[in-house]
Amino acid sequence: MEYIKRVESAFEIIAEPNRRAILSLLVSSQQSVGEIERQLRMPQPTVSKHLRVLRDAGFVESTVDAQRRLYRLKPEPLRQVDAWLAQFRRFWSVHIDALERHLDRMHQTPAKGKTKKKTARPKPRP
Amino acid sequence: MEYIKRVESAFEIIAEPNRRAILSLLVSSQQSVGEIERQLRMPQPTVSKHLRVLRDAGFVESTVDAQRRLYRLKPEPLRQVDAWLAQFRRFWSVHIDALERHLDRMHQTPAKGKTKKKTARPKPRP
DNA sequence: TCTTTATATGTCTTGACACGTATATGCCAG
DNA sequence: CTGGCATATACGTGTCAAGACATATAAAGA
Repeated sequence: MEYIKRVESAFEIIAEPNRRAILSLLVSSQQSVGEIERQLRMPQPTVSKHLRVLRDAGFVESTVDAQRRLYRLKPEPLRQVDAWLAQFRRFWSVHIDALERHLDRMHQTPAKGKTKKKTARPKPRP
Repeated sequence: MEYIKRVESAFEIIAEPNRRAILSLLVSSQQSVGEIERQLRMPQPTVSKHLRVLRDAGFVESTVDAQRRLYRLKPEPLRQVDAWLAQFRRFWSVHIDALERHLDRMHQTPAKGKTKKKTARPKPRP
């Protein structure tokens, strides 16, 4: 019986340490299942199952070479992760430079009275 | 009874869609729990619990403003994710440029009898 | 054919985790 | 000090994925 294959986001895929290890291994060159198995010292069914997940999610593809399958990377899903991460890069440079020391003094979004201001916020800090 | 807090990798943290949404929300400016709750339309305990996870993992920090807590981003864990991702960037540019069109014909491993030939590969035991 | 090698898949168990509901804590105002 | 708002946490429940182990498929070589 085949289970319905849940569509997992790229983030869930790379949450698994063994899968990240496999991806890191494949970045140098394509590898067979046995090569991955030996280098990462994990049982062969484990490797095959993770590769199955990675293939279904588009992280890798395989070609047949006699009895063995050669797996190699595909870029799209990792690019998608990178795209999500991009929104924070601007924040990094700003943060490290100036904000680190005096965060407490900054006031958040003074305009846009969408929230009820009736809680006065006397700011009793000093 | 307090459970032992598992140290989760940054990848496991951002595997959760709601947590990614919270992080995306905080990239513009710091927010209170209630503001997050309203914008993301999720129950307050859910927001608090995810914030707890994010705080324990170093993704956010909070300051107290009267009854409310203001949460803001911290850069380190996301930078760590970005660092892992960096190893694949080189691969992207190479891949998109040349390999995209004729993947099937490629035989990038040189001097290897690939075509159905005796690929016996003695595979010397270590 | 039969055997060996390489890989895939099935089953079962276990444990992590997300969510809802209810409740606790803390801070402010009257 | 009492009531109300903002946030945190405890508890019970269901889902789902990962690992261990066994087995199935397939190609190669004897």
